Amino acid sequence: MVTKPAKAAPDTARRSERSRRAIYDAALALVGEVGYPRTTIEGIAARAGVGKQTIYRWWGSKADVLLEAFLDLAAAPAAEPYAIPDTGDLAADIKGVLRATVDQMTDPRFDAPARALAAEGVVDAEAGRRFTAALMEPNIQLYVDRLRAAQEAGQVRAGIDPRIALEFFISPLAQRWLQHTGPISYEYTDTLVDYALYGLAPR
Amino acid sequence: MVTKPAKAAPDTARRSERSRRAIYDAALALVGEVGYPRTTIEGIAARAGVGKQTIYRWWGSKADVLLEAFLDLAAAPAAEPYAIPDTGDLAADIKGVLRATVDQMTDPRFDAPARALAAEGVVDAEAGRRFTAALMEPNIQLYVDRLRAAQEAGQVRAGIDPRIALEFFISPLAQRWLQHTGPISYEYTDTLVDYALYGLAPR
Amino acid sequence: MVTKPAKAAPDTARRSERSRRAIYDAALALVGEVGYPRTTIEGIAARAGVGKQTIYRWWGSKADVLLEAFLDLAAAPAAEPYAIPDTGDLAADIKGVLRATVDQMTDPRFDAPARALAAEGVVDAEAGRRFTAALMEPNIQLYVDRLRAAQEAGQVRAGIDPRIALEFFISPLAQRWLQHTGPISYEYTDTLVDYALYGLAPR
Amino acid sequence: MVTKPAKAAPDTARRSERSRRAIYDAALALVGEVGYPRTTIEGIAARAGVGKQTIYRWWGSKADVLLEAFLDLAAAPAAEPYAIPDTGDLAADIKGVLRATVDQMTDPRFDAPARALAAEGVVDAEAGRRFTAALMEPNIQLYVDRLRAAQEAGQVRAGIDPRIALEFFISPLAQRWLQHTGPISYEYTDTLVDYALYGLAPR
DNA sequence: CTTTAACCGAGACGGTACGTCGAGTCTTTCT
DNA sequence: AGAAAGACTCGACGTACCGTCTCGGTTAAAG
Repeated sequence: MVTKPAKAAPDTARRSERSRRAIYDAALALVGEVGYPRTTIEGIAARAGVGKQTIYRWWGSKADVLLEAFLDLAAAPAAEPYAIPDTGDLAADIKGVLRATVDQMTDPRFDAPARALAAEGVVDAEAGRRFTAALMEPNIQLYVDRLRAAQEAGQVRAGIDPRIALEFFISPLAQRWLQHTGPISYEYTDTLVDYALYGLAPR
Repeated sequence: MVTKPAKAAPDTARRSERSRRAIYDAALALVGEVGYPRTTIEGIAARAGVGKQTIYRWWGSKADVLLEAFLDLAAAPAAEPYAIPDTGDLAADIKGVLRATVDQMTDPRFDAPARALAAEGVVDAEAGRRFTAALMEPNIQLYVDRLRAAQEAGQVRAGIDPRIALEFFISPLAQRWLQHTGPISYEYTDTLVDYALYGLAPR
Repeated sequence: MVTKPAKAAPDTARRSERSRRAIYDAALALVGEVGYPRTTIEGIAARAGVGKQTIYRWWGSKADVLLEAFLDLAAAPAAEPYAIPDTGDLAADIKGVLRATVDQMTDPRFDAPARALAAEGVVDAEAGRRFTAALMEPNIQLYVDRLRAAQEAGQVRAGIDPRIALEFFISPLAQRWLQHTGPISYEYTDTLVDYALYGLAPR
Repeated sequence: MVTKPAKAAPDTARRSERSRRAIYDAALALVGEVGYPRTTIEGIAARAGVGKQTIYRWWGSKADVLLEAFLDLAAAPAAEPYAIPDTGDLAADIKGVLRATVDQMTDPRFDAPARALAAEGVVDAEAGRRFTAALMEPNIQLYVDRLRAAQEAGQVRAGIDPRIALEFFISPLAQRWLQHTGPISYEYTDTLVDYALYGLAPR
């Protein structure tokens, strides 16, 4: 088994926390201000008051930096206790979560870096899977859980695969957001839930 | 009204058809071989045996070149008579179209450039809308038409908005493809149609 | 015979005279102002208002740039009709030329770049031979000619090799200049000539 | 009186002899192997198995390290009893010393570091004077002494300044070596002595 | 049937960013 | 406190492409 002929991993213990934070901040700020393509590693380094080498030492690419910065951002402020509530009213519960998602997509602090990562993931399968795993998978699991609970409560047909069913809520919204194929609003997501649940409910 | 403060549009009549084709071919080949980000205008020019200026004269960006090349590719071989058939069996008709879409997504000749354009569109709203308009809107319209026909035939509830309904077929597939969030297969798209139509059908 | 697997030589005809001059000027100015080691290619490019690539396209190294700049400087103002006069008085003739050399070595416009090139040549044999051939060989030939004339006139012994004899005039001065081993003055060079000619003259 | 506004001189007593030797060895080896410009402080430290700081603590520059390493090398093996013999035959005595010098210049263990130091000295006057004082001055003094003895013995004219006269032996050889202006051989140095002494001898 | 203006291949140009190397400083841990 | 180790900021390296700009040489429409 080959450990890789790489550069001999740097010593994580000696890593400068200060620099790491500054880099996250600079990266997110720049992506927000000038967009992902015009965000450069040199720009991040300069803004963070950091040597380029410090970035190259710890990350492999601009996308890597941004992914970590983004994860850090999401993890930081106890951002989301994030569980889909279970009030018994499946429609209302999911509508609530989707409205929160709509809010996020509208927030430029989230929008710009999230798009950047998504775009990277579209073109680079490996990166895509990493980003998906880190950013989306946890949320998806919540939907699966809530839908299974609804199935047990007899609100969703037994034969339905929750992994597929949740895509009726998430994917149309995601596509409108990513590909600008249509407007995004509470009304829209509410409708989505109504249409979709109609098909999932038992007769 | 000024159409553009640009360089005085070049004379289309004198344009070299030869070069245009060579550029399309080179662009598609390069995107397929090295991927979109490593495809450069200089590379396309060199491979096409063309001066850089010839590209800059007729297109505004790498994305533009690729979009046109892609449209040309799609338009070329009488590619798709492309209308959703109306056999009276809505489920079967849509399943058929989605299976064709799955085939496309699996074809690397389509996959690489389409991803490249999609990624560009994710990050650049303007480009995104252009690509969407040129590549997706026509297809979407076909779904709208077919769904309206189904509504008139009483197979879909009257209150349903076809613009939203079609997203239940398209968006989950699109997201799995774009974001590598799951496998793509005929079985999957068939299931999609079954689940969704169940909700759209009248009670 | 291999022509070298190099980068395909650029087209000299299209070369920008403007840039070339600007680069010469910037290089000489910088060497004069901050010294050779602190003169950088980036600095030259910036000062000349030129892209780095334009330097790398036409020269292989900082030393190359400076050598050409220096040669250009020397060639420019009909700098030296440079022949050692033959008044019949060998001592006086050579003293005159050496005094001119002393003047040059005292002129900072000459001193800084000449030292830089010399230093490069000390360490890099190939460069050294190039510099020697371009800068010193022509002058050396003048000494040889003058000494041969003196031999024919019977002022220098017949057996003497002029290639070696001229080193008695040039080398001590060169060493004092290059290695700071002693002061340089007209008086010094005059003495040099007196001592040396004493040994070269016939008894 | 302040000797230096520096960092408070380190305590020489605690200095690691081991490291010092390792650094000398590494420096000389590297200069010999890859040349002076490609010899780096980091490289020396790594090769010597020494921290960079240990070098910066005790020396001020790459040139300093090399100079000391070189002096150490020269001093080490009781290298040269080094006095010019006085057999009464001035020509023979000097020819002998010069032949030894030729041998040194031909020895790559001497050649590489000596050139490096010389080159540094050409460009940096301060360094040049230091190197000259440490490496050349002692030898020069020997020539002065021997020439004075010859003057007293009546073999050299009384008016001759030995400081200048010795340059006829040393400088041409030095220049050929430093600037690659000609081949170096016993025959050459012998000729030098013959030509020069001819001029120095009394009539 | 010639002019003549535009497109064309080619590629040099001024730039920006890349990813790497080394300088010299600083900090941690061991001896 | 010196030393090994190595992360840090900084500046330069040499390269790759960008988009603009000539330079001849075709080439198709206007004279």
